[in-house]
Formats: sequence, C-alpha cells, structure tokens
Amino acid sequence: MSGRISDSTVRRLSLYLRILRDLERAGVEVVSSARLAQPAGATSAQVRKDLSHFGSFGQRGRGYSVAPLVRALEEILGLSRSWRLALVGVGKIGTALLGYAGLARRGFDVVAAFDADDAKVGTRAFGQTIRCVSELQPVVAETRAQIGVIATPAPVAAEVASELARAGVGAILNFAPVELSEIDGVSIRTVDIVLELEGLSYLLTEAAGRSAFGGAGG
Amino acid sequence: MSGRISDSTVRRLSLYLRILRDLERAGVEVVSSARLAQPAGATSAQVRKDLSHFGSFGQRGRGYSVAPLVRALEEILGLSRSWRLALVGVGKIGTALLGYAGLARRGFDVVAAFDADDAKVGTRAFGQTIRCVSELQPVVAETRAQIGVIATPAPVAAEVASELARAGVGAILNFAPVELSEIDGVSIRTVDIVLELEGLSYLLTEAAGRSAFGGAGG
DNA sequence: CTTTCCTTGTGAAACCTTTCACAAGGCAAG
DNA sequence: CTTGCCTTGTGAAAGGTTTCACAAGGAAAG
Repeated sequence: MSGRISDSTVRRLSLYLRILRDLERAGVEVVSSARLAQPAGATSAQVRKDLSHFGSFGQRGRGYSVAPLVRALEEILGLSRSWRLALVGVGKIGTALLGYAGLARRGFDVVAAFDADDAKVGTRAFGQTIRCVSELQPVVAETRAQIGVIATPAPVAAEVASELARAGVGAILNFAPVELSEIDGVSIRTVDIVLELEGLSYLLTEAAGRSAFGGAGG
Repeated sequence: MSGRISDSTVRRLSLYLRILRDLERAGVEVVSSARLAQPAGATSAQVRKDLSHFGSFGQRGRGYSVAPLVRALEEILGLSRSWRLALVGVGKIGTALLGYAGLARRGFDVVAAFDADDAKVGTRAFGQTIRCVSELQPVVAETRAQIGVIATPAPVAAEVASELARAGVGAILNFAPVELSEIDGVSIRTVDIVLELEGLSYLLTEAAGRSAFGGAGG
C-alpha cells in the first residue's frame, strides 16, 4: 500500500469523510463501498481502491464500520488535530473567510490577519485585530501558523507567498488570480473563481455549437 | 483536431489567455510556447498540444502572434461575449462575489440575486435588489441567466440546483460544500474551500511523517 | 541561393488513473 | 457443517494525459 497518492484521491477521501460523518450522525453503523460512492459521485471500485492505498478498513461480506473509518480518514488527512491559518488580505474574500464559522468548526483557526490598507490596520473583524503586512514575518513566525491564505490583489500575491514561506508556513491557499510559482517545501493550491467561470463558459459555448451543428437540438 | 477536450486543458487555456493579455498590454507581439508555458507552470510541449486541439495558431521558427492568439482563445472559451449570472445566497461568500468587480470586468454580469432571509429581501447590495428565493424560477427565466451561482448553506444547495436547472440555466458554479448530483444538460463545478484546506492538511501531515521517519529531516 | 538557427505541430512512448472482474473471506440461515 | 449470498481487496486491462523527440517549415544572414 501507500506510494505517492494522487490529488484526486485525496479530494475524494475528504468527500468520503464528509459523507461518513453525515452517516454517523444519522446513526448508520455500517456502509458498503457502493453506498459511500454514490453521494461522492464515484464508483464503488474507486472507493475501495482509494482506501486500499492506506490499508484494509472493511470486512468482506459486510462493508465498512462507519465510526472507525471516520477516525481512520481523519488520521490520514491530518484532521485529528487543528491547524493555524494566517490570512493576508482582508478585502471582500478575506472578510468572507474570516466570518466563515465553518473553518474553525473543522479545525482551521485563523490566528492572524493582515492588510496593507492603513485604514483597516488596527481595526477588528470577527475577533481578529488586523495587522499591517509589514509585520507579517515576525507575527506569522510567532503564532506558528502552518497555512497561509492569500486573498490579496493578484500583483502582490507572489511577493506575499514568498514572505509567508520565509516566515515558515508549509502550505498556502491562494485566492488571487495568478499561478504562483513553486516554492521549495511549500504546498500551494489556488482557488480561481474566474477560471472556474471560464471553464463553464467553454462548456456552454461547446454545447451551443453542438446543438446548432451536430446534435439533435433542443 | 478537436475531440473531447479535457478539463485540465481548458483550465490551462484560461491561464494562457490571462498571460497573453498581460503580454499584449506590455506590448509583446510574438511569444514562443516556452515563454507562454513558464508562467502557466506548464511545459512548452503542453502548450503546443493544448492549442493543437483547436487548430494551428503559430508559425514555425517564429512563435505565436499575441493579439490573434488572444482573440482565438477568447473565441474558443466563449469569452468574446458576456454571460448573465444568477446568484443564490447573499451571505458572506455571496456578498463577496456581488462586490467583486473583477467578474463584470471579465464579462460575467450578475443579473439577479436571491436570498431566503426575509430581512435581506428587498434590500440592495452592490447594485442588485435582493429577491426572495420563491421568485427564483420566473426571475431567472425572465433575465435569461445562463449560469447559476450557488452560495447557500449545504443542505439546500441540491434543491436550489434543480430549481436553477428548471429555470433554464446551462451551468452552475457551486460554493456549497456538497457534491451536487449530475443534472442533465447542466454543467456543474464545485469550489470547496474546506476540501482544499483538507488537501493541504494531508500534504502537511505527509511531509511531517516523511521528515520524522524517512527524509533528511529539518 | 544556401546555410544556420528557431520553433511549431504531432505521432509515439511513457506515465498515471480508472474500471473491470474475480478470488478470498465473512455472515446468516438451515 | 453446508449452502447461498454479499462485499472487500486487488491484479490486470482499459482509458486518458503528459512528455518526448523529430520532421517540417519559416526567417535571417551572408
């Protein structure tokens, strides 16, 4: 078992965990790979293969015991602990993140918030005092935040990313619409809303083309 | 050329387009696949392969003319027009989206906003009057929104999705933390922040394990 | 016109992910 | 204990994406 695990597998594991927690709350004790796959939009074989990378969690002829599998997935994903987040950029998206109670509930605690705007620095928002970005390095180091969240305008995102890296974060979640170049020892994920919309635009355009020239119409 | 284009190819095309627009603004007239690949985090071969699915846009020995390639990509991605968005859920994320000027600038216009909270219904936010979700179907149909954006709590997201579909949208961008089941004729993309953070949690945990038991430490 | 230097477009190869299909094994009923 | 049913875990096959490597072709210099 366990070599290098693909990104898509890890994504699905998160999804399975979410579904399993719902089942646990609903009092379900045992679940089959098929039942787990359905709401995840996966196949039963995929569920079994994904889990098999980490061990044997099921029982043949019976299925998976929900509670132990929840604990196992939490362990695998590193969710049996909590993580400290440093948020950079308290604009619209940053504020939405600060106010999103779901983060803390799932073990992601914002421990510091930064902005470059002097009008915002020193004010409080959702329990955080906003600090100046010039303090980023010492404050992030001191709070030992492990994950940096970038919600700044695109032009400064790269600079902020390398400051976060130097301050010691091991991972960055980037909401700025730029592809950040790799930083050694730091895992980066970018969430790009415009990119998602453009992807949908492509699919809509393609569908329109098909119905006009190819398919059965509609 | 052109069969079924993969999601990752479309994503990269969006990225290329963004980079090309920057180059165009900077006065660059010709670009090689290598130069285009670098900021996209791709390889030159990948750029050429991605583009080759749609035709021949370059000139051997020279590269790609920036301006024509920008127009071609806009055409391919369906961005030479604008799209109408219907936003459902004007909470923290919904408000951030409404206030995000970047959307309209790139041709994604919010033409209707809905919420279930009576205290919000009738108020205005960023130029939109918030309407009651009970009006969703007629208003979406009337405004002919092509893309629905779901920024509601998870439990109601599935119901909202099928209402949007019935009202005639062809695509949905979902910010609720649920995997929506497929709807015929509707393309769905989910942006799930907690999932992204959990992915980073996995990578951090894995890295810690490696440095403790395997790697050179640090 | 010839030579040199580039860079594209693209089959083929390598690599990775998903799906298939079935042996292994457990549970329950009789 | 035996039979029938069910579900896992997993090699092998299929399917997809990325990378390689090079022929084809254009530009520029002499």
